[in-house]
Amino acid sequence: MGSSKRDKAETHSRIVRVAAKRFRELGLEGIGVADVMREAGVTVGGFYKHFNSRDELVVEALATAFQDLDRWEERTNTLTKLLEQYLSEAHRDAPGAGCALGALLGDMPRASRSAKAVYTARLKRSLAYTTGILPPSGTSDRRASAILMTSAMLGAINLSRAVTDPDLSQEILQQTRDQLISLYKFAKAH
Amino acid sequence: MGSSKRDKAETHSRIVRVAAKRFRELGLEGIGVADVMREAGVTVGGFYKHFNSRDELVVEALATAFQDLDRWEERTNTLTKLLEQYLSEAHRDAPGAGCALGALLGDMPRASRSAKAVYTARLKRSLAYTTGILPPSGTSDRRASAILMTSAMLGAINLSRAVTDPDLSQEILQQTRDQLISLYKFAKAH
DNA sequence: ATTATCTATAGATCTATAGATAATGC
DNA sequence: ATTATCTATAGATCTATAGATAATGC
Repeated sequence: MGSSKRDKAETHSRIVRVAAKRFRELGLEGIGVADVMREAGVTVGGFYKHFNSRDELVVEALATAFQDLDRWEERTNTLTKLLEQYLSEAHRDAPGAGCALGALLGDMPRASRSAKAVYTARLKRSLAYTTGILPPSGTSDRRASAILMTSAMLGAINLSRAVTDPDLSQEILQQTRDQLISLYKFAKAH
Repeated sequence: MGSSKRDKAETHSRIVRVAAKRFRELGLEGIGVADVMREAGVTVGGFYKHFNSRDELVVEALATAFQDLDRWEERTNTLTKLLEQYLSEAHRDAPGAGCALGALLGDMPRASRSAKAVYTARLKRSLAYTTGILPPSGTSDRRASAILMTSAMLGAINLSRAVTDPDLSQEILQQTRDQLISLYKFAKAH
């Protein structure tokens, strides 16, 4: 007990990191503040010296999880790489370290207004990123293609995590990936 | 108190109907058994004379919600109608009466094994249905197209419910719908 | 006698708060 | 003196069970 202000900042950061991982794995209601605190190496009593409410942790954890997505988008500069990595079995099996837009998609319709606002802002950035990575097309504008592609990617990663049949799970990832690649790789040819 | 066996069957059906609606609106963890019972016009104490566990209610409610989807697919026989109805603001705003594959997508990765099995079986039927409604294509097989289309539809309806920005919500529905229609309407031309 | 439903509650959560403890930092 | 963290707990859930009540159905 009795820690410095620097220690508090480090504790705070550890709490948010644990939450950013566990919320993606278990959902926004899937873990309580006591368990998050314990995993961060502290006890539950200190929680409200760090956050005014549980929802404040949710919002900070979302922002942190989206920073992982920032870094991933920075390193991923072609359409093929984007799709092969996003719609992979490795990504499917590691939601805690993966895309928070995908992992928390189904939680957002029922999330707090503040959490939805953070999600919405980050989705807009990803739509702009995806628009930029698409090749120019003669028939349909890239913004519309980015929306279709984002819907399909988020839908497919969730479906691949939802089904009990491993063959179907793999088929969903592979076919969505292959269809999107062939669709936009030859976009000019349309 | 003191009701007939027929009354019990009707009570049972009412409980499952309430759950099928509320689970789609609020998520599988979004409402407790006491509130479901109260909405069905009975009290919580009788619950375990109807179900061995809460999860048994979840499984029955899923099956009932999927019957709504059966009926909808039976009445919907063209690709354009399918997409215009599914990716509409009316469907977005009425999850309790809408597609359970969409409403519960994000809950399934963390649901019980029995619930996931019911979801998986119904998804397979919808993939077969969607495959059948697609026009023949020269370049890619219809099964693969059905997977992409289903991923995009489920992703888009969830995104449209997730965002706080009404314009973006509407844009996601409209662009996903228009892109999919133009993609498969002219599939033969590829 | 059996049973469908009721009231009441045990026991296990979970969020939030109160007050103690042991450091930091003026 | 202030504060970061601790132990302990209040109060509000939620699932599941116990036992009472008032009908049904042999």
